[in-house]
Amino acid sequence: MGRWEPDAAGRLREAALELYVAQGYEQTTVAEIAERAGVTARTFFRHFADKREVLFGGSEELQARMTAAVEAAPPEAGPLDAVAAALDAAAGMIGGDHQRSKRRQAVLMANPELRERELMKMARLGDTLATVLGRRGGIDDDDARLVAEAGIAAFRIGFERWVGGPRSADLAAVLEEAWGRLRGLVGDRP
Amino acid sequence: MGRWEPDAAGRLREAALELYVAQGYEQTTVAEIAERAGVTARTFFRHFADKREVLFGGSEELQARMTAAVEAAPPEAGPLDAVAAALDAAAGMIGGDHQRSKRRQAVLMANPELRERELMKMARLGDTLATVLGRRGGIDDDDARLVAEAGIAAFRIGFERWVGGPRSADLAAVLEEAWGRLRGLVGDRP
DNA sequence: GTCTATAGTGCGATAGAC
DNA sequence: GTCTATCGCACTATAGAC
Repeated sequence: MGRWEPDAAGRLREAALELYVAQGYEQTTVAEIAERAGVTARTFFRHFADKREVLFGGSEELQARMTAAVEAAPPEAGPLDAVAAALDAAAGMIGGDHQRSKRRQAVLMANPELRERELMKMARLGDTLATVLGRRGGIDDDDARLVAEAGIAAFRIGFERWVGGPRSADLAAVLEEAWGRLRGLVGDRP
Repeated sequence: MGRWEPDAAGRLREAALELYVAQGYEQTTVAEIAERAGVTARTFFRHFADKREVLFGGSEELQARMTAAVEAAPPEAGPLDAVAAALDAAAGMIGGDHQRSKRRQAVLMANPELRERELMKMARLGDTLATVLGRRGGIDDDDARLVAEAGIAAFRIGFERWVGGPRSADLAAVLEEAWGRLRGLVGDRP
């Protein structure tokens, strides 16, 4: 065993979510979070760039899984199917813990600063998705961005719907439905 | 003439953009901006909630114009046409000063904090658009959100394209093209 | 208009792991 | 010896309270 308890970042994440839920994001100081996790405030900032970032742990992995799903889609599949695969991959990663998603979402929605950060993550996700869509070929860069952003919109709206719904709902199904609806609503039908 | 120069907010906006362009957003302190505008830092915070907000002056008016355009669309027009009208209204408001848009965009893109705030404004715009689309009737609330978010995506991508393009380009035309492309790309065509 | 709490940074010191 | 995670302190700027 080392000199310190392992996984300081994980403990900080846990402590932060609990405190944010219990007493609100703004009312919680970094010093409190650090104390609850058994470290100092300085250590908090070694792990997280700022007070918000502690709530966005899995976002790189989410991005990696979604882009991997796009890259794994068969070459003959169109961009729309590739996006569907990415949404399915996302559901596989975050659809398992409804309870935690719900608590995190409640904190997020209560705080403009946190919503801003969330939107930033989504924007980054959209950019990355557009890049990999473009790399598959058969679509120009601006078009890839449009498709990717539409996919992210479906993700966002579907996710919010799922979080607000019953625990038993299946995120993958909700996202698939949102994506299908968006396509039906927005598409030109000659 | 009054005791103070009029339009402190306007002077603060000008001073901030100039300083942010010249020396960067992070390197500029609120005290500097205030000094250049001939007021104190305290006055800055009376006009703007924080250091970022000073760059987002016209956003309420943009929102108002876009929602007005949706509401002014003929009742028989579908949601897609209503969104097109909103994009056209937006272009009418911000498409006139390419130079300023370009400078502002450069500052925005260079700073994650500012991008976050911009995304927040866009999200608010999307929510509002969805609300008025829903109020027109004939579309359920989740569907209205999907259409509105798709419209915002077209706005964002089109605007960025316009800002990066030649001064002579017409924003209204660029936005219309982006919206048309999105509809062609994403739509289910049976 | 001043006073203060808090966020966030820079840097040197420390104590174990390898 | 080197590397890594942490502490501790001094410091600035934002933002809000009084």
